[in-house]
Amino acid sequence: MLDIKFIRENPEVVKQGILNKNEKDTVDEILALDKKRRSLLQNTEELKAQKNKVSAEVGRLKKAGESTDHIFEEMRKVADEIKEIDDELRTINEKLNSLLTWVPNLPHNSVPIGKSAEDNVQVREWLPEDFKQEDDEKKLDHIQLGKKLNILDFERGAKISGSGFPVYVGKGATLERALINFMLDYHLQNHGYTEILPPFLVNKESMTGTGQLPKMADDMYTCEKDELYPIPTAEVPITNMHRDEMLAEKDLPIKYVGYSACFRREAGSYGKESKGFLRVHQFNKVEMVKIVYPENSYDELEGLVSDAEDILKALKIPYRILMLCSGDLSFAAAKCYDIETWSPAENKWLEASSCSNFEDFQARRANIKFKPSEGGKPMFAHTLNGSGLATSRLMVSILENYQTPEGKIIVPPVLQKYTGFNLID
RNA sequence: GGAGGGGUGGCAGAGUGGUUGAAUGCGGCGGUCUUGAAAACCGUUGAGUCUUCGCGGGCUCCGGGGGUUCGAAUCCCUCCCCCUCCGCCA
Repeated sequence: MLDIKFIRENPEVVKQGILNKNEKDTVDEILALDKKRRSLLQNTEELKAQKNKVSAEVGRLKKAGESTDHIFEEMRKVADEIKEIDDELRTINEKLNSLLTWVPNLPHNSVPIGKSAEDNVQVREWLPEDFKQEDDEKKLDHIQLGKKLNILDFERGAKISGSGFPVYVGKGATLERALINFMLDYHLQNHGYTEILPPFLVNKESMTGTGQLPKMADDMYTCEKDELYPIPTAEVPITNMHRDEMLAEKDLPIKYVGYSACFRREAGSYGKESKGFLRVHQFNKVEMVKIVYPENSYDELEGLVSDAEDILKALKIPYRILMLCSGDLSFAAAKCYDIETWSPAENKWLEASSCSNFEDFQARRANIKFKPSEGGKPMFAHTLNGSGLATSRLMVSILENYQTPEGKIIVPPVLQKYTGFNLID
């Protein structure tokens, strides 16, 4: 959520930001409602001041044993008038708030202006020392490997749940579990995070707090009867842990890392892009969440990306970092880096992580504040999160990059103590 | 699922219709004392919003929403959450 005061004072900046993000500009409508709201507010508050004054007077008169009947008739009228204005005010507030929840966060100044993913800017690329690309065309893709080695079963997943719900079998399941444990341990031991294992179903307030609702309503699953939503990412429960809380500056930065299954409807995506692991409805992810002092948030973003990179370096998976352009930024993000891992069989880069700074956009929605140590007014914290990382796309890269000419998989050395085996055949 | 109890400021906890935005304690901040710290003592300390260049002033907020009343933390309705006991159960 943007600060209404900021919108009021910088309408052109907000409009430009919305435009750069390919979102709908409702600024003029918002400003008109805001103006109306303030005028009604002044109106009703004046009447309320009068009411309060008279009511206090009644108290005094009663104590003195004097008659108060003559006052009541008049005050009843004032009370009615207040009610009328407040009703109108309520309608306007609801409309205004609903419009505000649809206004995206504005891109940070350092973000390149662009329309789509084509305009994203590569920041750097990392390849393992012994990385070779010659034999790529001979390599099996992850679906072929999964079938051949009997470690992934997409067909049975489709039977028991539907397409996009993969089943991990045997060593495939163990490898997945090893990967999750490795990533969690790595962040805990080397990057100073605190582990969280969050609920996988959250309420509407949480979904709104991090910005998934209302815009992404069609992309999430719902449990209507209980008004709960299966989480699309652990970002939601973890960030919302501190919803409606007043933190102390000395608590910051808060750094959490947590595993969760992630559930996404992926409404409207079909075809080649969606085969195998490339697009699934349920996947596993280790997520990092930071709640930080505003001034430090861009440094913390760089740190977040580097924390995710460390995992790929340890696994020796080729990757590149992209800075998303304004048009490709998600609704709540001010700046975002995507990390893409190399898939030799697909012959392309696959998004395995997204690291974003939301500045105070989520904090304002979720009401996450802190008291500055130096005193003064409470401030909204800045929130960030990044995948560290999502296993499905990463698994594609691991399987494909670690396959032998015979179509077996060598378990990446750092995972071997977690799997208990070093070859899948 | 049944019965009962409870949700008040950063935290703990008083307060049951009229200067109560809220006693008190803790915590925070400032100070005295001290070589320094602790302790002790003194002072100070809720949030949001509107208005004003500023000083200031107004309004709202005691789980959420609605109602009664001239006036509600306090009474009524409703929803949510937490705790205790019983039942059921992975």
